[in-house]
Amino acid sequence: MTTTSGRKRAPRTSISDVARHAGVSLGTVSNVLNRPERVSPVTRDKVLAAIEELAFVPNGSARQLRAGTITTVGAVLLDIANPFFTEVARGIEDRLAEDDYTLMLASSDEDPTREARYLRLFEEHGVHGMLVTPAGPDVDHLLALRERGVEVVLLDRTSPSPDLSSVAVDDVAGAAMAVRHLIGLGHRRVGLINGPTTIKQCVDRRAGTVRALTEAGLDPDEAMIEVTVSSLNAEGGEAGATELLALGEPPTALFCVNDLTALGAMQALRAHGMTIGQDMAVVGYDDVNFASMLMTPLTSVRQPTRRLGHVAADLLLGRAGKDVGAQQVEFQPELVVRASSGPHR
Amino acid sequence: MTTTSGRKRAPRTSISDVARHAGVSLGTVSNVLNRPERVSPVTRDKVLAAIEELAFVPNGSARQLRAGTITTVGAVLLDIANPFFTEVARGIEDRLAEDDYTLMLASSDEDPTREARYLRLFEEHGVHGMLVTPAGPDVDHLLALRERGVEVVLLDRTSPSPDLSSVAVDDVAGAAMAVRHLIGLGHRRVGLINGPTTIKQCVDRRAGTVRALTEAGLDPDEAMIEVTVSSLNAEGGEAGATELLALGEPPTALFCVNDLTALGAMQALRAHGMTIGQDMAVVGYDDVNFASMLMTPLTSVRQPTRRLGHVAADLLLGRAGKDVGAQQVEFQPELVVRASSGPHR
DNA sequence: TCTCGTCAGTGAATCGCTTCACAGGCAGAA
DNA sequence: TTCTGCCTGTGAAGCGATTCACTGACGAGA
Repeated sequence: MTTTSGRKRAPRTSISDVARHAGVSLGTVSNVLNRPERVSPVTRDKVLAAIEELAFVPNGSARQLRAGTITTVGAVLLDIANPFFTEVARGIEDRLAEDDYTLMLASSDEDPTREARYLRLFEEHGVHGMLVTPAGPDVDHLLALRERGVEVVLLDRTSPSPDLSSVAVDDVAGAAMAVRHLIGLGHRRVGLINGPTTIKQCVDRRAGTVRALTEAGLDPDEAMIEVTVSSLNAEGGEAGATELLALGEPPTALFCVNDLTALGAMQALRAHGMTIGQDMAVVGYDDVNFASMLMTPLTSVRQPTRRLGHVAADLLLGRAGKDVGAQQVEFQPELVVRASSGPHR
Repeated sequence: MTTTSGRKRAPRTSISDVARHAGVSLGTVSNVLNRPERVSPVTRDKVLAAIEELAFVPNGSARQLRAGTITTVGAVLLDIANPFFTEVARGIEDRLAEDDYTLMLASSDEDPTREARYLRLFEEHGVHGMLVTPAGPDVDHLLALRERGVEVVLLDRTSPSPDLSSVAVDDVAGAAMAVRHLIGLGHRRVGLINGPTTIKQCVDRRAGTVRALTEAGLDPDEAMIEVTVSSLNAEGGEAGATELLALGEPPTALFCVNDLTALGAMQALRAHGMTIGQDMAVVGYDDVNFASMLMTPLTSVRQPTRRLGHVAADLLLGRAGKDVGAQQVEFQPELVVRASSGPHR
């Protein structure tokens, strides 16, 4: 415990301390930092030595205030604990790294208030742009953000506005695929464990479910038994499945809004002594990496997660400066059938 | 496409625009923002209306430059895709939210260079403090950071220095527990799928393995067959297990450095036609939420993840300003036995 | 009536950096 | 020798906020 210095107020060393230490002017230090080629080698080394010696770290706020720009991108995702989103984040980081940008992550936990908080935090920090999976149905605040000069790309959500770029997967198609599969197995009553309608993915996956049922000549009002859970994770799934099982005539198959929910649902089914795939078919969404390794391997809708993030970051970076119009990219999902979805008995 | 304004250069509205618009002085706007009670209700409303109308968002860089401080905390974790760390992040956020702080997340992917980059990024942005799970064995750079006035708490890693606070779980004890369990089942040759020795957790879990074996009168050089994988995830585990199976005399049990690795290892074992728990016992580490739901439920070492994050954030916030010395907190892990670890045949 | 304290509101100084117009020195050309 | 132009390096201006010493106005007490 030699130096407990700077506990109360850190007297951060500034560029002028370095200048004094190196015996040069303030502007020269800045030049060494930003355009080293303009400084003679001798002076440059002197300055670098001083920087080293004083352990100088430039003040990002000051730099940014003056220079205006910054190489940081913010991402506000629905749930950082969901492997789907962490995989997307990977894709984003990979692309950003190519251009030497860095990613700051935040999780809205499906709460619009939290989302707004992070959006504002990032904006105040002057990030170069943001990738957002909106927690609410509305994107007006994001359009406003763009208007204020912050580049925004919607992530895992098709843009409702032509002014906003987006990268998404066709959720209606994905859900329809899943439910068609269940119908093909003979199921006529499908339980849908869904999230709140404020989340677009939930709305779309419901729409896909309805579409598949209707196509098959079934009446969604009868064939689809929907429960809404408040959070799209294992706890939610468990609660949802329990609710469905308590029904007089429970469904014979479950379509869950995502794999985490399916995980919880399966837990509940087992707790009720049911065998998954036999007593109840279960289909998830996202095809997270452990889906194939579960007690009963989970049938799920696979999305090109990594690419999703990669392309989103690409759009964000690509539009910078250039006067390119907004673009909407949409990927197609793919159904991966495994043991959790067995035929109706 | 009405206003494509500000694509090249966003003319951000500033506090003086607001002042002009509201017909007050610059300082008054600032007062409305920071000490509203000092402003008369009439003026306050006028200013707030102007802020609303201009969609004014204060420039965080400028504010921070002047005010010096900020309510953001950065966390640099080893791997954001690991449920263990996302759960820890949750704990951190929960605690930070209590004091209205916000968390910015970054993943070093076990790469010290990336870690350094994020550390610097956060420092330049003047975060209040940082929570770090170091990717390398060294913490000198973190001590230096503290010296420069940035509060640092080590996460999931016991501090080697009395000057640095830390929150960790006793990894040696955890690993010893796991291996003792395997020995108790009759296993005499244990495969250790471990990460690089630059990561402290890996070193400790190895030490715990050695300790348990030695205690049981076994020679670690014979009883422990170690393979080192480069990344602590499913891919790594798969590679590690494949390597062990290629051995002339493979081990009869596998202790994996974490659950993700175990997941991959189990995949490899199955690919080789083995039945987990019977042909090969497997034990993981972290007890991630899906461990109990796997094809063969995974025996694992449970850590108080959420609390880890919570306490770490608490230490960070708690020390702020106050001249409290550094604290090292250490939790004890717990073994959760499931089907993946069967007796030696 | 005069003084004093209080309350609102003002605006200059300041944070640390980048940028830019400019100065000095030096070499080559005229 | 003088001029020109390049190369280094200088230091003031300014980014947008906060802060603080200060001004005016107003009411109360003397």
